[in-house]
Amino acid sequence: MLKVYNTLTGKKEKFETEEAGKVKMYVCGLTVQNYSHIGHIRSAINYDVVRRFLEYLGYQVDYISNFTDINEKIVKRAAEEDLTPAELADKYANAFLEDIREFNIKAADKYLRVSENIDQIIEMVKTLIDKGYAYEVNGNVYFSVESFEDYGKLSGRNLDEMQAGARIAVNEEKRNPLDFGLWKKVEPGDGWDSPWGEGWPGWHIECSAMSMKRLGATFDIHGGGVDLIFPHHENEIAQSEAYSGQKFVNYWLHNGTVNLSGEKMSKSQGNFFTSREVLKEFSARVIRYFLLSRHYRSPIDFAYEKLEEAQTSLERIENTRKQLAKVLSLDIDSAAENKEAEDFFEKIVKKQRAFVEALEDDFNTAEAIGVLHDLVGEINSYINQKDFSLNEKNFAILEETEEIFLELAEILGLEFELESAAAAGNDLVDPLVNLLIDLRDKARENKNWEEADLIRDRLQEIGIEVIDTSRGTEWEIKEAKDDN
RNA sequence: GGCGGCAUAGCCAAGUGGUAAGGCAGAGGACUGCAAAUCCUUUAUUCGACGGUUCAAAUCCGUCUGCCGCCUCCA
Repeated sequence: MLKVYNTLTGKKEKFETEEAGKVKMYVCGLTVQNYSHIGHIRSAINYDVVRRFLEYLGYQVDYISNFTDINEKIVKRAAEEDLTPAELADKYANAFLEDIREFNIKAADKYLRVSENIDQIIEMVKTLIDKGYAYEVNGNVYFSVESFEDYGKLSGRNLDEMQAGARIAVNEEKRNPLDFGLWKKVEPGDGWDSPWGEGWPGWHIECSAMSMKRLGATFDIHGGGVDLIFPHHENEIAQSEAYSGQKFVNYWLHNGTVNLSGEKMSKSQGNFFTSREVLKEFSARVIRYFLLSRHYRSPIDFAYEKLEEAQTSLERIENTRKQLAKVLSLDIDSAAENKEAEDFFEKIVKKQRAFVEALEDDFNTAEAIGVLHDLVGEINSYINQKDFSLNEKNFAILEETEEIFLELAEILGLEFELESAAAAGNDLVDPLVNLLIDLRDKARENKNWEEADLIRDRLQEIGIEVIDTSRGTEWEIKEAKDDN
């Protein structure tokens, strides 16, 4: 049974959808003003796993996200890059789409853009005014927080508390300092026509208008970073529920931040790593694995040192994947002993169950990765037995094991392609290397160690690793990224 | 100031009432002509401190200490 932690109630709750078998989820995307940083990627990877796991459980998921492509920052950045705001937004939206492809994050079913949903937003603002939840002053429209009874229910605050410690700049137009803008008046030429004059939407309204347009007045999951709980998501609830008169979202999920030396990584503070610069040092898969090695609600401290550890840890899993494939390509010996294949498979199935249970408990990827290591240990122990050999029985079981293994890894978005020696090289390289390996084997047979070692060293120099195993000599081309 | 969260081995990190997952590093071993790679085994009488509840607490309650987040743009 799937349980999810809901920020709204502060508890883990049984997950039940509005519509049987379908999950409607919306994840706050980003303002497309620059390249994404690791914090954005963590969020995207996290909800990607949520989505993959829901799909694994058999749900049909409608996964929606957004690009904020209208606001002051966009205009400012566009001027800096000598682009129009639309061009700038396009550039970074495309960069983000490239990034998520790199990280093996499934694209949303739809990315909604503010600039394409202005009509919807205006209609919503108009309705909020008509219903008495919002008011217009000098071309600006504000939402009146006092008019919405439940204001503060997500972030666990009340209006009195907040006003006491308010650090909000005084704005004479607002009836209450916590009122927030639904529509903002802007310089002629920059905005869109509206009943209140030229302007553009306030930040919060876009997510409400677009998510409800696509998913309906009430939907299942709304996700984003913890730093969006207040005011962004609080305001979304207020305006959405005021507008529709219905509950906006059933489950609010919030992921922890990525920190640098204990401090939140953020664009405004300038302490961030873009995903692009990190990708120069580590593979996307290592970064993904690292980010999933901690529970999504906890903050995670980012450091290259940690990524190195993650890389080593991930390699253990990858090695098993490779070894398993090699074992499955061995010749089957019908006379071979069975080697307790059933006991082994029972353990595998148990691990599979444990893995699913970990994710069913509020998407505990850290625990799931632990289970994956357990699984790897079982496989290694089995296939590395001294007198291991393959017969029909354990071949079938190992094939099924491989399937389970790959299926579980795929829920985490970790896919292991086999870079076998044959695939790594090309038509010319493979036979040449094989020839050298043959020569070295000859030399070894003759106990001509100098020549054997010379071949090994020279191959090493050009980036080909020679691996002697009990199954014979294997080789692979080392990735350049492993060199440092 | 208000609200919320966190503190588990050298490091990273699961675990929210039943007697401490997993990874990295370290140690031992297997394999090897040697080496590399790989694999196996192993590593916390104890969970920030002090009290309390309970047959039983890392888990619940209280106090304290330290760190962080939000309250302003933020994934």
